[in-house]
Amino acid sequence: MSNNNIRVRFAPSPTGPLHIGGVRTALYNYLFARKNGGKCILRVEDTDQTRFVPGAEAYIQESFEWCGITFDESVSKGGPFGPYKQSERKDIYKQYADQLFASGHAYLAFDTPEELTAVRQAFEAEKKTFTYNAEERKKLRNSLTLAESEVKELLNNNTPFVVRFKMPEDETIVMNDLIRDRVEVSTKVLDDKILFKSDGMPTYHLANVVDDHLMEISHVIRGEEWLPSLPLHVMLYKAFGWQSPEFAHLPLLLKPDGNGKLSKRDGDRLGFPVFPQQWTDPKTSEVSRGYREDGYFPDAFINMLALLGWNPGDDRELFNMEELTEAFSIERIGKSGSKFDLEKAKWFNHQYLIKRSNESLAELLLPIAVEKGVLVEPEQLAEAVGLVKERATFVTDLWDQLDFFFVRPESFDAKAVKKRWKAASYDQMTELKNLLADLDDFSAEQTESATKAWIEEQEYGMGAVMNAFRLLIVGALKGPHLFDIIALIGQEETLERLDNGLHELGRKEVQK
RNA sequence: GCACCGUUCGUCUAGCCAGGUCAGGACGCCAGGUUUUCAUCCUGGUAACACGGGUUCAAAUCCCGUACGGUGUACCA
Repeated sequence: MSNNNIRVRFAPSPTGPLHIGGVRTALYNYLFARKNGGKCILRVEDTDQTRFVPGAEAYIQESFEWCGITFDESVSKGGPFGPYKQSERKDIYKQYADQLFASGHAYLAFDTPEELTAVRQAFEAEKKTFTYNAEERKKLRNSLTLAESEVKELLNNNTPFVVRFKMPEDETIVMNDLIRDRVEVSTKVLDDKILFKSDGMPTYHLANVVDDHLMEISHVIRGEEWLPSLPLHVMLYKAFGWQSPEFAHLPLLLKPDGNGKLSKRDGDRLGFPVFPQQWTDPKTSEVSRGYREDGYFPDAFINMLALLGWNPGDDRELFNMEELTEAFSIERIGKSGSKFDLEKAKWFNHQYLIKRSNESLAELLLPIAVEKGVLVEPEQLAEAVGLVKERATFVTDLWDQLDFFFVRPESFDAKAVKKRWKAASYDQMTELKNLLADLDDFSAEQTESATKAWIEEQEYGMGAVMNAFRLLIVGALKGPHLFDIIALIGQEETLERLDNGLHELGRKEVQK
């Protein structure tokens, strides 16, 4: 399906690292655009000069690259509707603020922040809440209350001012949300929001409406925290005489324990990442962990995130980006917030780890082996990976599952020794060593049949022999099929480990 | 405070719009089975319609109210 009229955007503010809620919003935008053959735009909303954080923009871009979310138009990529950074569009907003003032939909306000704070405090003292609305604007210093000559003079003196939206006094605004359907609100409870700040920059409200219109955005898919300002945005479209886009307000991602919006602190507190990748605060040098550094695969991360608030309507749970694109629809996004579940996230990663080829996993594992100072052949490593990958969640646990393939046991698990190293073990293992030494074919099939035949012939206990054998080879009672292990480490190494172990554990005295 | 949004197993959720299912699946947890060990795997189990009214032969589903939670209420986004 192709629809060139579908255009969506993700519009982060570069005030810090993008958290997973933002990534999910971007993902839904991306999936919706791809599904419908539309375009997905990345726009940087940096109209708040006081909250600029160095590195945040680069972080956002890098995170999306890691996740596999791409944009058709962006700051780095450019596009026919640029610039894509709001600080570079400053002059555009001024022009539209003027237009609104000229048409009577907005007015100039000269109240200083200090004056407003004072008014707010006065209201608070009387247990009332101040809102700059139709009633209160009559008592404040703005172009509606001041004489035209006064306004002119203030402007000539370069007195700072803001542009406020003149909210109609009593009107019912009817809005439609793709997720929540019809939403209604009265302008009585709304206030005259600032559209243009005294520093010459627009606020989010003006900038986002102007840009969405100019960039021909057809669907605004954003977080639920924007729902309360939807009436203002709808009124702005109306004031400009523009057709408003469709809106979809996504439910929030919640803390795993208790309630509330997921925040940076929760990750530190509960021990899971809130960010796609690691972030170092440039001011405090505080480091926040990321999914990438924690060992998650980007496709597992995306899969997990996609299912947090959306479902395909059937029992499928494993989706790559193509499959997600195919299955995605706004109709199947839920209405209520979802809590992040660490266990489920791990399960997803486990699924993706199993799916990955032994060779590619070995490649990821190689640096860890090097770090541990262990020399391994990539082919051998891949083979070992194949034997143990079902038991791992992350590439790093993979090493713990197979280190014994490459490192001869230096110690023997005390509990296991106590339980499995019996009086007869020393002699049995010596016999087994001689038996294995004589074999020409050291394949798993051969060693297994020879060993089992010998056990049967000698009438030894299968459990007793195999556990003692495993103890000497692995150093503990763990790991995959023992004959697969010795086939991989080879005859020479097997015999040496047996020798070593026999020497280490020695003959156990018969207990009295 | 006010406004708006929401509420199905511990968690993610299906079912709700077009009332009739033992309220389904997944993660987790528990038990059993397989196995030379650990893990995997297989089988089974545990566990939910926030509450109260109403409409109806019949309500998780429609209506009203209550409670609880969330978001917003900045010259932040």
